[in-house]
Amino acid sequence: MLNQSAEYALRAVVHLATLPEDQQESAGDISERTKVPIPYLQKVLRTLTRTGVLHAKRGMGGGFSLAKASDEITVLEILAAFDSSPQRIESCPLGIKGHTHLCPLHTLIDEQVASAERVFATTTIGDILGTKSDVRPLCDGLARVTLGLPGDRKAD
Amino acid sequence: MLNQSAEYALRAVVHLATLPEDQQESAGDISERTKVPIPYLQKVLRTLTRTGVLHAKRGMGGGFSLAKASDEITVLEILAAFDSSPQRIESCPLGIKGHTHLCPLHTLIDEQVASAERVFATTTIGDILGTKSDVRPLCDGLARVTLGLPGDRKAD
DNA sequence: GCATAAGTGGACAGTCAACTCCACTAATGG
DNA sequence: CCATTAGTGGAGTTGACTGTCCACTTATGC
Repeated sequence: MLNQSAEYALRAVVHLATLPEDQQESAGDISERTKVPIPYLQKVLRTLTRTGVLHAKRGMGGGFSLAKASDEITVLEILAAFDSSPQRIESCPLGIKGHTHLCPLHTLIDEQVASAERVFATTTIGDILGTKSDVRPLCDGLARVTLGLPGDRKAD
Repeated sequence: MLNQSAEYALRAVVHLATLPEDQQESAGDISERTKVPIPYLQKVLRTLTRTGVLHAKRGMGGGFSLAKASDEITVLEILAAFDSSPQRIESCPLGIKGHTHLCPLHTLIDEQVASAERVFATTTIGDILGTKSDVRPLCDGLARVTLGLPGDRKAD
């Protein structure tokens, strides 16, 4: 569904959105929280900065922060930055000319793609943070501190 | 959404399903109809044969045909043969232990995947052929035979 | 202003999917 | 039974994605 870069980017953005204000966080710290290899995360963060999703601050005390409000960042926008947005089937993949719409096979597939695209386009990072759930966004173990769940069972 | 192998496989199966009875068709002929490079299509057809979707017949007059009725072949079944079925997110991708269900971010993504999976699991090749549409399945140019287009232009 | 912290840019290596080739085997038919 | 048609199996090639490294630039603080 989505490539690694996009997955990592979503994690980073969701994580940054949980920080107070426009607090900076370094790539190294984000890497720990999101469990993403540092060198690769840096590259992902650079792309997010270039696309205007994040703001980067150099030097001591620097790091990354959201470039805009979390409810102004859509999931699709992040996927698109890594060529990972659901790929609509615009025209007949066989290259048959003169077809203005798709055959039943490709229509079926495109409908699923379109459905996902629609959801990702209308869901913002803010929406994700606002979702009611026992589990904090990003599957983050941080929030469980006070819960003190006994005997955490491995999921795998 | 789906890889090339799966796309090619769907084309081939849908095409074979339009043939009368259990008529054989050679890889070369299928290749022309589906606009798939012959060597690669051969490999795809071999996989479909191994998975029991197609039946292969060697020698002169041989070729491929469906191994079962078209409404007994699901789209998902074909995708799965090429590791292209929608990939559900079973457990927290960050490997955080003790989470029995996903966080909002991964739940959102998994819901889209699950939705597509459900549709593909319940749609058969027969359903696709039965769909009312002006356009023949497979974006098929076959209907153009009588048009007698001179010098078929290459699509690319 | 020099040391240090931290982002930037680009080159480089590994892996896997997409795609090709070729030698081999099986079935038909004259 | 031999030539031809057609599927089989496996090795080889390419390119994109994943992930790493390093030299360079910017900003802070003493």
